[in-house]
Amino acid sequence: MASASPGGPPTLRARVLETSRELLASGGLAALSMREVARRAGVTHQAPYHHFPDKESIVAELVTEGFEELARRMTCANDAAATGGKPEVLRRAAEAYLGFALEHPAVFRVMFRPELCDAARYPRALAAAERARAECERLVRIVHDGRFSQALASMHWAHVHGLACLVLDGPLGAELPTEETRRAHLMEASAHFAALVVAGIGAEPSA
Amino acid sequence: MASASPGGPPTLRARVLETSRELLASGGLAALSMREVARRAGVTHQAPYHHFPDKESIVAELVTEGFEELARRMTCANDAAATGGKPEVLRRAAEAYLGFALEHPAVFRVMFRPELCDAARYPRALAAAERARAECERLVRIVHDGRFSQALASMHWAHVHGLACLVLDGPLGAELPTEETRRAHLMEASAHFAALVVAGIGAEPSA
DNA sequence: GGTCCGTATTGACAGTGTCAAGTCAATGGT
DNA sequence: ACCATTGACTTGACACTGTCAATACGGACC
Repeated sequence: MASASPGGPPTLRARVLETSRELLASGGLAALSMREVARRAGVTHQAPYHHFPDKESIVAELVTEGFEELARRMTCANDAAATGGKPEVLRRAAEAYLGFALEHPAVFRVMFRPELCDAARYPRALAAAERARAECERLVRIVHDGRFSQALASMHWAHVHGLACLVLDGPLGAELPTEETRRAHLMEASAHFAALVVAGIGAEPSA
Repeated sequence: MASASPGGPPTLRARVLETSRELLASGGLAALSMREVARRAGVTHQAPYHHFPDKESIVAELVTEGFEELARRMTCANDAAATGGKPEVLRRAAEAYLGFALEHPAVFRVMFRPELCDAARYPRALAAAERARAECERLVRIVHDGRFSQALASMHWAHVHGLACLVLDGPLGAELPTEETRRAHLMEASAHFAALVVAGIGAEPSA
């Protein structure tokens, strides 16, 4: 653990991560290069290798942070909404997932690119992803009166994930330029979904 | 149009595209390199530049083909299902979208990566994407009794798109190794969605 | 025959990720 | 007090990438 130093001068490791975040956020993954990171950190091109074995490890660290933040938001949403009704649970969950995607688009993108960073090879990232998934399953049980199936969980996850992907990289992104309009549109689509789910469950409580 | 020659010896342009498809399908975008394509095509590293101005143009061509095939499948699905009931329409649409994603995962991935290939800069790709989108809107009107809103369309598109992304690059992919299990799981999740939508609409026909 | 043009080649350049040594300061043991 | 070790960092190199520039070839047309 050579990354301590809270208060002292920032470790090179911390600076590398910070610079990587900036590059990723500004120019996407293409802009995130080992040598550019070193350049901006004011060290030679090989220095970062003493803190990360390779480029993928840097990305993996950012991805891990991303999954942890996502899991945290989803946990908070479920906790806070547990007392409200089903629509409130669904609304808060969508807000958590979509809010994260909108606020950290670059990280969100990389989080689901196994060819760039195989999250399964990084235990912390995997653990955080599992936590997020567990929250999704918790939501399913709340909304579907205790019933659960993997397909049901996939349906809910796919809903928010699909919306996020479409607005970040799909046709929706082009015509919703500002973050406000994006958020509004996503929450509207999500509200439709929630309404249909709630009404649909009420319509056939036995099936 | 230097890509004619059906029957004659395949043009270098055609061979470049074919090799690119193979590389993309086998090793992902990282494996698709201008020089490797040229190598496999048996020409020097600069020859492909006489048929494509840069690497992105090759990817754009594959992406265009992808959107055209996707639009075609969605059109077929809507056409064939127009006589059936709403569940059948939804089932066929999901089968079209998810079938394409499962059968052409590498192309599907690149289709929604504006940083790698900005489809908006390629008119044919854009046109095909617009066609696919129009089919989505047609589906909405069929399923929702003539009503339409952009948010509703986003909801439907996000459903299938999210499922595809999750099974290709998300947690679902790891535990559903074969294409059969994937297809089954996706269609099950999609059936849940369709059932909720149909029941939800029936529950509140006035809202 | 001579010219033109499209196709392909050769060679170079800047940039990348990463391996292999080398430098240098701080640390810890004797 | 000396010396060995360790860690952080630098320097230099290698193979590879995408792409620009200049060159050769080969057929079509006047």
